[in-house]
Amino acid sequence: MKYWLAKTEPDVYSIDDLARDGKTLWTAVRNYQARNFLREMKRKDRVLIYHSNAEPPGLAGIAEVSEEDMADPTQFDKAGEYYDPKATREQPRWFCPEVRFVKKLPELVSLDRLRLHKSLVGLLLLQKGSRLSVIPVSKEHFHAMLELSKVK
DNA sequence: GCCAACGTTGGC
DNA sequence: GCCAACGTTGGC
Repeated sequence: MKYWLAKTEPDVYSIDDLARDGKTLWTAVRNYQARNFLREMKRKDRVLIYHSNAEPPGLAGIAEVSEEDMADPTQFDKAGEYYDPKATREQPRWFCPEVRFVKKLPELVSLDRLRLHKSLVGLLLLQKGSRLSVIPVSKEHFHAMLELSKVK
């Protein structure tokens, strides 16, 4: 089982939206490196849900991969913001997993708090200029972040 | 293949 | 709203 971290802007789609929906297609990622990570996600992989462009930014919850490597339907929607004229049904360019809500953290674990923890050194999220919306997370980092989420 | 111009991300 | 740090596009 692998571990991941996926960013979302809570104004657009928050952990509460995922809790309400139960599951959702993780669509609209338009970056090749992130796309390649999305394609590697396998059923049962755990996904930390991170709120970006939020006040404050930080970890909001946990999800689980429920379907692997599907063609992202938003690339075919001509009227949509994420339409890609170069994508075809036969040869899609963009892919997405489906993720299922697992839990909302009792409190958001802020980016500031993550930065304070030596156990998280090397986490891609914390590297300067890291804008990738989907990143792999080591088992150790994943569990370290879960520890931080426990209310003291 | 280079690279300038432009677009996006995301913290602050 | 600003802007650093990217990524993408397209002319050459």
